[in-house]
Amino acid sequence: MPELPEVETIRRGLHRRVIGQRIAAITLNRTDIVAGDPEALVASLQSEIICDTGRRGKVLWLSCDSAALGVHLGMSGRLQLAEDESHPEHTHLAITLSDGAQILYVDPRRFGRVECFNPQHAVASDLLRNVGIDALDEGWTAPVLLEAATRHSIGLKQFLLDQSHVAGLGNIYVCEILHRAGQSPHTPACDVDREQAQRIIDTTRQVLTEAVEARGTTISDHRDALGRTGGYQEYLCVYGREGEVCTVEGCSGVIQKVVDAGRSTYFCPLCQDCSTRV
DNA sequence: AGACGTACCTGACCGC
DNA sequence: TGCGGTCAGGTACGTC
Repeated sequence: MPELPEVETIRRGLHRRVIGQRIAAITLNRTDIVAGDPEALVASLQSEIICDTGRRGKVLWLSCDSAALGVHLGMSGRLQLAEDESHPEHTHLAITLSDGAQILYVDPRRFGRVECFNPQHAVASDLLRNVGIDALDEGWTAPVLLEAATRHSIGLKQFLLDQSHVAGLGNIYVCEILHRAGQSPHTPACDVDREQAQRIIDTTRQVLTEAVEARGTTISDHRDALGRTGGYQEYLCVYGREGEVCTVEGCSGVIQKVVDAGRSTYFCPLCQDCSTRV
């Protein structure tokens, strides 16, 4: 589920509420969602004061002085604030704060992971080790994209989904970005030129910024830290719109859905077909 | 090294 | 109503 805008929305919601709070108790209901040593996670975070929150790509973390709690939400994970003792089904981790509120990690499909890491060596953590530059980082430039793309013959969509190249994009936003950029998802990454690379980067920033402002996309179960749904699903132009007419001004194409590497790809065969572009 | 297929889980939804 | 099949927003791992 959660891609960069959803994770950023959750981070912002938590930030206001948890900074300065001491971790009073940690309840770990399942140990198989922990990357690393579950007992060490509990021991390291106990009594620490949360001093900051952070995010790179789809990984978010709560920083304390000597330890940080990293979270990857997988497909179905969410972090939510609870003011009482009632926990939803599939609550795997509950962090009680000094004011009595709780941060719950809930994840039915259990594709997500939590990890305790040393804030000084965050890049060496399991969750962040293979995560590249954040898609909203100013340092992600056309030369950076081209340098990585030149070694890959896979399609542009698959390339952008690889978190080691650029972090934060998932299936929904990659489809939307390539549609708005007028790029075919199947163009070999190594064939992208400088101008196309720049357009992809500019469009990525636009789409992600708009999606963050809308508090993310709720297809079925994304919620922010306060349990609110996102609003960006109203603005999706291709994702989930198979058979509809393309929304691009003057384009009469019909949105198609194909499966690439096991993932649904939605695109307009007219305005995203490189062969028809000059 | 890069590309590809598969596995990991549960819940929602569809057709019979 | 109930059952089986299919699909889902992500990533890691093994194999070629």
